Amino acid sequence: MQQMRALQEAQAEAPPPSGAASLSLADLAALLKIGLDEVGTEPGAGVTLRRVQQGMALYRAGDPFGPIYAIRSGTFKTVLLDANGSYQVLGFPMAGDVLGLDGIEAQQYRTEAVALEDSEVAIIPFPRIAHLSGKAGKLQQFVYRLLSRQLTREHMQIWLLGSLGAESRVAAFLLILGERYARLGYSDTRFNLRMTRLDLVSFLGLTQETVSRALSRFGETGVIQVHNRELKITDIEKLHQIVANARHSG
Amino acid sequence: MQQMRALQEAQAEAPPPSGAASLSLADLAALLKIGLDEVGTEPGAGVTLRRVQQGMALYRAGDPFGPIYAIRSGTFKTVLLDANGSYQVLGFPMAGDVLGLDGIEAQQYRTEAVALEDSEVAIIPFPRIAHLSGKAGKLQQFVYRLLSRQLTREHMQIWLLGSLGAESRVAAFLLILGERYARLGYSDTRFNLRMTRLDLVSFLGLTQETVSRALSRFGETGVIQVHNRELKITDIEKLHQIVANARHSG
DNA sequence: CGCAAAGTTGAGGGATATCAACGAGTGTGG
DNA sequence: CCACACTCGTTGATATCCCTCAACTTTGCG
Repeated sequence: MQQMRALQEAQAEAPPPSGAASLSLADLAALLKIGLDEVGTEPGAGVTLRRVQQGMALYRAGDPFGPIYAIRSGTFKTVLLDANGSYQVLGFPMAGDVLGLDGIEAQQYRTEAVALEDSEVAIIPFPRIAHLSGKAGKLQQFVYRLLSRQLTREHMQIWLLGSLGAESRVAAFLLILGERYARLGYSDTRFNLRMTRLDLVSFLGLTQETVSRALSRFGETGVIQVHNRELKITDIEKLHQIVANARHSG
Repeated sequence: MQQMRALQEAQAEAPPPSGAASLSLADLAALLKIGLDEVGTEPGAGVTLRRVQQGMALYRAGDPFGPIYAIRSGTFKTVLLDANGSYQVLGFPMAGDVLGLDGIEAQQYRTEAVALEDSEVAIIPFPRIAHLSGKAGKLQQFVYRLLSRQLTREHMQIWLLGSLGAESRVAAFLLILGERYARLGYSDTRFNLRMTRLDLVSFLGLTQETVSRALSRFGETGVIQVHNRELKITDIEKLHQIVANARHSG
């Protein structure tokens, strides 16, 4: 057990000693384990560092989007905060991981990053990187936002699987699907489930029978009408209530 | 019910009629709901289209990474295929969504995209976009890979929450954490849980008691040794077996 | 019409959440 | 140094949810 404690202290040390408060681009590439040839030739492209005390947030949900951060030492947790105040931990990034990518799309961070121990991050001025060139730059910003958007969507899925019970999951799925149809110009209360129950079931992390029963019960209580894959939401407010009845700590 | 069927057919139509087999950049921006000023002035920057029949895969896990795809009409499912053959549906992308982003990092697609109905996608030559500019481009490729890497990681989390039982989740978490420590140069069998049980519990989608019991049982069966947050894996092979005992259809 | 596939419904049991009590670690003040 | 309170984590008993198994109904298709 004392050996463990010794190991622990070893882990707390900063990986390669470097007292300077800035990092070369090559160092950054090595930290992030990404091959980055022909970059060491750049002039004064240094990256500044920032310390974060245990328990402190590097950024919070809703903060205007600024830089992204590469963790140089320490551990964080990233948390998705529900409107109700409930939260879902999305991950525990450590040295070599990157924080803040989810903020690109909406230009504000959607999650919160809190240090689990005293940590050190490299500040990467993302806006400067992305806004660089003209024509090509526009295209690239484009793709950045697509990636960021995708990240945000998968956060929602983790939240759905991590903190909702069976009926809440089904209800949330229907609501989200409706919203997506609405964004495409269709009705958000009348649409068609294009996937088989098997696919739906895998997506929701449930069994076929449980999903079927949830839909049946929704039908009985007058929340929806289903016929095969055709679906109509008749009481969207009650659906929201069912989602709010999360499983554990709401 | 017949009204529903009528609606259904309406949805099957392509959003804005455009018989050509290519799309302008501005069209693409509109499709993806992303503001893209000053791009309509580009010369011949057209994007070609591709049709995908129902049930056909746009790409499969392991395929070498090529273009990314913007869905113009139709619906897909994206599937994460476990080594054992089990699968986890990650989402149901529709018009305006993008496919293939997870392939950037490893230069091969990690998931599979299957059309749930006859669909049409715009082919975006991602490599050409990313490799465009010289010096600055290097930096940008950098960030692309970070985003893609993050996507892949969250896919794992969705898989963990969607298809594993309680003990399997805890076991998988320990193994993954060990691998991450190993990548940083530390032991993959002796490390420290830096997060509180509360955070861990939210991350795993379980309750505190269930996680505690799982760890206790692992201790009893000689798979690990725990003392507070200090942890030692003594039988890594058995941990893998526990993960393999997934919940429903393996 | 008949078969296969998909979806529904019911009964039962197992896994996990909930409730409750206890033990261990930590910080504070006497 | 010890008592106390407080948080964190563990253990046990019970309730509940959801999975499993099985039978049935419906849909789709040749």
